Amino acid sequence: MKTRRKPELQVVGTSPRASAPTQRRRQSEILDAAAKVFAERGYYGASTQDIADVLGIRQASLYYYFSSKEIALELVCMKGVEGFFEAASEVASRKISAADKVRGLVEAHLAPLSDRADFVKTFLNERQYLPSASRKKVGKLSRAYEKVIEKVIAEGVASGEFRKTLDPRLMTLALLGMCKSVSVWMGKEEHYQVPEVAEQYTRILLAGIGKKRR
Amino acid sequence: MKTRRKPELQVVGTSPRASAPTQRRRQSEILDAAAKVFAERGYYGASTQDIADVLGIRQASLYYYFSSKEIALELVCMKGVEGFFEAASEVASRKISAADKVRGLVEAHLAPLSDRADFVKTFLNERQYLPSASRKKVGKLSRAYEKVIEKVIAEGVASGEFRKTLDPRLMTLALLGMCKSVSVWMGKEEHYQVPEVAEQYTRILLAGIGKKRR
DNA sequence: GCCGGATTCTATAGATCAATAGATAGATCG
DNA sequence: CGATCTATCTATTGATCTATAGAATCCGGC
Repeated sequence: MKTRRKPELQVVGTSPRASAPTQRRRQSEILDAAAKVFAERGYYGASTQDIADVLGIRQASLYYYFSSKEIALELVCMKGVEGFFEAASEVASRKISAADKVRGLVEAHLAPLSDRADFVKTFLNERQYLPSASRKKVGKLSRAYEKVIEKVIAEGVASGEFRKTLDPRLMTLALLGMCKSVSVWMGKEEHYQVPEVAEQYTRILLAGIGKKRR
Repeated sequence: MKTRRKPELQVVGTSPRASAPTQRRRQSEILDAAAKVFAERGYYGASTQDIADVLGIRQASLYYYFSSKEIALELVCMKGVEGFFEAASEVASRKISAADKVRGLVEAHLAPLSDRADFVKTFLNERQYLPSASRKKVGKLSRAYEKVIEKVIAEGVASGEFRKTLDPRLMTLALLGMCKSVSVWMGKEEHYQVPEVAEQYTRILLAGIGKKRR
């Protein structure tokens, strides 16, 4: 509970210290390790020692890169959630049918699982442990994202493209639930690739599994 | 800043020296408290002190009822998973259409959320922290349960009742994902009741959200 | 009215963990 | 060479948590 000291005066002179690119690369390696460990064992299940072990450095050395475990979680979660809202908004703004928008939303949701699965997983499962301020921040982003999806579905219902007997909110929750669970089993059920899952999940959502209707 | 004084007691049930029925009732109160705390804060996020606080007793007193925190988790998880396999098997054995079986499976999956949500939630989210022996045990139960669902769907596909273009395993994962996520938001999204959710989720699964096909 | 088991308590040991302080090796550059 | 900066190390503190030991309390039945 001490105020942290900072090297306040940084010279704006000619030589930018050392190698800024190397520095940033190392920072992101540290974050990758944190994300991996948080995703695997959960925030409280993971110790800073575990993170250090992944990197092959000492536990205390981590604190050169972040000032607390909570901050590390916040950084990981932010990287896990960022992009979702923007990607969904972009899809929603296209001039296409509601069904095609749903397809795009599912694809956009699953795409990050290919290259930042640990960050997304940590965001999904561990954000509850964020300190209140940042929890509210990611909560806001997350809710905005859900609203984009809900709006697409509501508009599909309003236009008659989707069935009116279904509650848009529940459909949104169903879509999110399906997609969220992918992050759990993806990587264990080896043979599935993201595009294939997106395709089939979209079909289930739009047409169900039943063969015929009416 | 050491000693915790505990003045006022909002005690759940004080009746020492009790006959077997009372004893078992107290045991189940203890487990309820553990389930509640595990579900809310996660296994490692929850301390035995938190559980004791819910009950209005001292942390050490818990150890009269279970010998370790891990054992408590195991008991909670077992109670959270038990019944799923049996209920699903019963549904699968009925002489009804595959579509009606799916309806029954969804209903059977969501039903426990009404009366033992904390146990189910803990099973779903915290079972990864079980010691290896019991983790394997619940894992086995859980996989058997999934197989029942997968078989129902596969038979529906084989009989032509469901669409052949969809992978039964992926459909099973979609169903489970949808249902699992219900345990997360149920209780926050106040206005939804279990039967209503089961009904709408079943409809989405069987017929999708799109209005017409072919 | 008191005995004995059931239940809860106090107190604390022992382990783990996040975080701090300060030292040191290595690189870069004048 | 020597100054400086970066990145890591060693060592340790203080907090927190699980679990144990043993004392105190409660209560039904004799």
